[in-house]
Amino acid sequence: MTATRTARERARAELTQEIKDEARRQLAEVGAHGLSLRAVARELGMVSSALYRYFPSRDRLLTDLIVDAYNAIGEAAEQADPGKGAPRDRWLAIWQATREWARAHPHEYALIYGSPIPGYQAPQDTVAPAARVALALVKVLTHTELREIDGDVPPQLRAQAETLTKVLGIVAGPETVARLLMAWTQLFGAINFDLFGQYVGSVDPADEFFAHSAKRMAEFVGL
Amino acid sequence: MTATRTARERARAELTQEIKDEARRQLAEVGAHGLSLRAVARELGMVSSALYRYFPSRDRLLTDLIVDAYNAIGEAAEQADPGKGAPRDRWLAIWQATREWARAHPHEYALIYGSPIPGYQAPQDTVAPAARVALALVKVLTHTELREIDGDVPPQLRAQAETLTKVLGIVAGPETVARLLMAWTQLFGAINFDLFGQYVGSVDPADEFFAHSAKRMAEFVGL
DNA sequence: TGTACATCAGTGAACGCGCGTTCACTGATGTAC
DNA sequence: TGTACATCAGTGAACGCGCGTTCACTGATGTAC
Repeated sequence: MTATRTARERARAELTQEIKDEARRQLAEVGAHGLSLRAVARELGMVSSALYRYFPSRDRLLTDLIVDAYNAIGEAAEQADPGKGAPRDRWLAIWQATREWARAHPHEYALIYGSPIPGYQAPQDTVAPAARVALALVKVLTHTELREIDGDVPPQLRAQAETLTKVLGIVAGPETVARLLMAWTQLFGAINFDLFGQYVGSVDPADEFFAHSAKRMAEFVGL
Repeated sequence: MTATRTARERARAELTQEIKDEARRQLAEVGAHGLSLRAVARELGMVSSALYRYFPSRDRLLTDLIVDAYNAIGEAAEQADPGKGAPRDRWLAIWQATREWARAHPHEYALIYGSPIPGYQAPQDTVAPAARVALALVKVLTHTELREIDGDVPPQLRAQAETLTKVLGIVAGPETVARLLMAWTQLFGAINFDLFGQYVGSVDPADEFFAHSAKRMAEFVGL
């Protein structure tokens, strides 16, 4: 934090990073449940108990990896958005970058968008990072002329949509908000199916299908 | 199989079933990775090695559970379809039944639509059962007047769509087939997000949002 | 600038645990004559 | 229908393994005077 960081502080920060990196590497081989502190320590040439100077428990290490993963995919999405130009192109760029990150980091992706780990309870820290990709998509819609879409929206959903409108600060009717949620669902649904092998035998490889979906969902939300 | 089943055969079939039932019960508590043959045996009052008379390995038991789960959710989808009446109602009924099964059996659902288990390779046996829900949806479209939808479809996707058209035996252009795949993706994407907690803070509870999505996707595919 | 004390990183042994799988065995059930 | 033999279910001990976490400790780094 301050300019005068002691050697100890630097070493500590570095090792914390190295532990997380090694844990990520192992995640890719054995998955979240198989992640073992002892194996991480072994690989770093330390004794397993030494890790407890850096993480109070295995769960805490996992939580950190989860937060990092949300931030990484969120950042990938945000950085793919040029911030100006044709909204549809920006939208497409975000979709592509999100999928590419997922394909490049399948196990970290599975950690955050796969099935929850039984017995593991996600703490509050994950909520904000988890929203970044969705917010990147929303950002494309703000200050943009949206096609107005009518449609019957049942009361509960209408209320939820209106709350979201306020939170997100966008100018859009409930039907549009509902469609936006559908687009968000479609984005991660498609990445899930692609990564987890459900498209094998139908749209495999799914590159064009994915890009096509991005386009159609852009139209669908009125972009 | 035959009418003259020996007591041994009956006992064997029953115990096989009991083992799977107990395994399913434990799945709900500890997840797929935590599923332990020893714990299953313990609960059934057997010694762990006895299970090897019924399943050659833990993986084989898991595979059986996976196939069972695909069949169960597929059957739920199929049985929800009255087979006649307004296609949109049939479509909606299938969506609802699929979601309901998932909510009633979250861990079995996670087993098949969550992240793949590292180190576990799904054998061929799972392919046909895995298609049942999708086929139930397709069935609604056959012998039904579909709104024709035009749209640019890139070559790879077009080819994949045409192959699917033949396999499924439906009368529909590539754009419609692509949209059908999107609808299928949307269905499971929404169930995933609902079950795995991603809708918390936006559309929670997701009942109306889900029904709304089903409707919109019916229109979307031209139904 | 030099020294005394406090802080912290990393060690190594230990606790207590559970796991999948194999194997030689006993005793009950089924089959062939 | 009765007996001899073959098949199969279930036992209990063992193999070899890895895990998370705790704890008293040594020795190095940092801080206050």
